[in-house]
Amino acid sequence: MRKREGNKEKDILDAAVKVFADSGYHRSKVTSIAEAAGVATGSVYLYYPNKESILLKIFDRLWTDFTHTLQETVKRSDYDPVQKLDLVIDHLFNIFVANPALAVVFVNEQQYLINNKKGNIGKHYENFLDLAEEIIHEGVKKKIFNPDVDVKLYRHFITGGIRSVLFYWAQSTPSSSLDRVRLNVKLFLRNGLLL
Amino acid sequence: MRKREGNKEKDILDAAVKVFADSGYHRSKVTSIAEAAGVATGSVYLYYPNKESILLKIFDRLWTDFTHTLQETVKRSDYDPVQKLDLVIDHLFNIFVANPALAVVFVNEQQYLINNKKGNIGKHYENFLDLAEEIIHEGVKKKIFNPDVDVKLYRHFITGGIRSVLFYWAQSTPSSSLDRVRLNVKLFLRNGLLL
Amino acid sequence: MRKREGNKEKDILDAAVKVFADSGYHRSKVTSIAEAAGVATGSVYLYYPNKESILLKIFDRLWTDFTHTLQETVKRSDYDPVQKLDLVIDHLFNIFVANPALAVVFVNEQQYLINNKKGNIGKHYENFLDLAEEIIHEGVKKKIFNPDVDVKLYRHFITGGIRSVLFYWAQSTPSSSLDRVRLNVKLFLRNGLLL
Amino acid sequence: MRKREGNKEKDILDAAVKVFADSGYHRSKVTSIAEAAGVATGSVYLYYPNKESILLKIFDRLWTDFTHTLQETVKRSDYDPVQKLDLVIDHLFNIFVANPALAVVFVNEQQYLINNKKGNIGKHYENFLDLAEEIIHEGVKKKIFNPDVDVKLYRHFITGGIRSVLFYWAQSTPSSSLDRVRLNVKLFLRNGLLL
DNA sequence: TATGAATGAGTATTCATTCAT
DNA sequence: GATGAATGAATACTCATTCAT
Repeated sequence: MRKREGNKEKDILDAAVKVFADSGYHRSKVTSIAEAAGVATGSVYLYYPNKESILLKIFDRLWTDFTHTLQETVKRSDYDPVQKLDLVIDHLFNIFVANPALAVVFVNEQQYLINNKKGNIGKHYENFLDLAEEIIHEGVKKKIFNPDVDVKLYRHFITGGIRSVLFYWAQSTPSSSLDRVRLNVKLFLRNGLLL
Repeated sequence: MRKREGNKEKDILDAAVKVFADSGYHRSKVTSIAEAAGVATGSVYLYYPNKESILLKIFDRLWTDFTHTLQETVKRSDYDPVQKLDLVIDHLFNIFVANPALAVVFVNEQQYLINNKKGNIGKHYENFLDLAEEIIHEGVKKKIFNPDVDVKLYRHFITGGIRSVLFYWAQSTPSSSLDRVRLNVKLFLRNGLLL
Repeated sequence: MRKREGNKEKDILDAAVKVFADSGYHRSKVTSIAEAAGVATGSVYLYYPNKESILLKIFDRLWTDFTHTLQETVKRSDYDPVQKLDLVIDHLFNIFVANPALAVVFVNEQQYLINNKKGNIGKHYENFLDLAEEIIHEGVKKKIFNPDVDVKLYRHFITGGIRSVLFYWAQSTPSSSLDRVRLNVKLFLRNGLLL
Repeated sequence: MRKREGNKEKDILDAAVKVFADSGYHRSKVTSIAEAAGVATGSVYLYYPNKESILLKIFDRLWTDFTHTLQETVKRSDYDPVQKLDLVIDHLFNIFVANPALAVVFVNEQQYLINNKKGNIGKHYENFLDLAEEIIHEGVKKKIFNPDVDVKLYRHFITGGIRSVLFYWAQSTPSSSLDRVRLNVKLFLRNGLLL
């Protein structure tokens, strides 16, 4: 699709993130999104076939980006597994620092999309988790990580935990330091609660 | 007069858990719940003032139970903090083992209720987190847990992580061993990924 | 129907007058009537086949009474037509003085029943108007009343006017003197506005 | 864009008058109004926020018009009070001659709106009555009208009487001469029944 | 007779999507 | 491409009536 002047497609996407963050996907009206984007209601349908496809696009971009970064990270031979995990977490947090509303949408709507097998978000998510798994496997192989862990469970635990603290952070007013959050997550992943 | 046959209030609640788990709260129709409960549509409104109150009741019961158990656990002087965390986790998992659909509803709808400050679920959740915090504080004080952790962040991380693995387990078919999940959670909480 | 102890049939009717006066027929619930009457919901249906029949019974009694009085009045040879009209008006007002809620129901619901040809209220009303017509005819014949009047129109005008002032009186708080209302009506019927 | 074809707002209002006249406000379905107006159900809500607002709009227009005419009439110094009353009555009747269904709605639903203090119909009505009162006061002052009348009562009596004869006329089939009705009303207002 | 829990048909309103301009 | 008025399917909730006890 040729980019139009002013890039309405992106305007609509950005507006949708804000509206979804405020009201939640189900309670958001297409008309509100159009209004927030400064376009007519009908114009939304020139760029997206339906309301759901807007949400899907948001997640598609996000996961594509996450996965790309993770792929690059996995490959690196100059980092040990602990540093790799740090790098991934840094990337996730950087995205959400730049766009807190995106963090809210991510936390609130991800489950819905996966449950209902919408688009290929589930696929994206699986890819991401598989890549994350590689790092953990590497750590186990290199005797840095505990070999008793069930890697599939851990990757779920970690992403769920991150989603939860992100939400906590995104909702807190005024937004407290995300760096503090980031540091604690890294610390916990490595050491758990114990000294 | 017509005596209450069986326990319609409970029948409706149980049916709602199943219907909500299958379709999600927003896509569930009151008529479907009534049908699943084997009662007429109008009968639902004899026991619950509206659709949302059914969801609220589900969470109210759940959190009341969780909080009660946690309170009992916190008090115990014969257990160290690690054992206390184990006990709480055991209780959560036992509930969900007995009713996997409840786990699905819990994972999917909790955020919606808290975001929109529905009922006193947010309050319940805060209470629960505060109690969990006490155990962590105790652990830090007794030099069992790492004093550098931000307790508020950790309690969110942990509950988010647990929600996520529960969901993973509840969706897997046939339901794999929840004991494996439970064990790994306990392990991870203590040690993180490192050896 | 054999009268039961406590006379539930009448209790229900009296309660219905109050409830209808407060909320209007359409917004009144059968359950509210039962509650106001101190009986169970189902008991209402032992005495009346449905909600509408309660309203019909109220009007049936009222019009039967009105018509009976009017019949007696028309017959009297010791009164001239002006005195006869006074007598009828006195009777109407006496009923409503004794039960202001009845006046409100009468004013508000009469039209609905006639429009929809419910029961034989229309018939009752016609009977009443026909009898009233007789008095007017008598007055015209005796050269007391204006022969140019269209009697059918006048009887409607008069009953509509009376309904309106009754409503005005019933709604006014504290209920002002109904005697004042009564006097003015009589005065106006005879003389109109002119001196 | 899709231009507003014709005048849907007015089409809906006109259709509503017909539907309300036929079935009464409470028994009228929004879908029936839409169908009668030749628009989709949803389109009704583009022009009116809810069903009641349609009824309110009908009365608002009517009373605004009545009050405007009455204001003009009260001012005129070239008419005596009797002529002024005639003028007002003429106006009312002209409106309803042009739209008999409107007369039916007016008669049937006015009370409901006033009882329940919907919109500002009560206010409109009070304004109208106050203006009418001025004419009567003028007549009393000029010794044309009887000074013994209670003006507030009379204005209610008159409007109630008119409503009643209008209803009688609107229901009669085929609609008989409204001029006959009009003439009798004027006659009665002045002279009452007496010669 | 009396009860009141149970029933289920009926309806106002919303909002994603379309399409005439 | 752009618009926004128009569409109509979908659904929570009410309440007169029934009927098992």
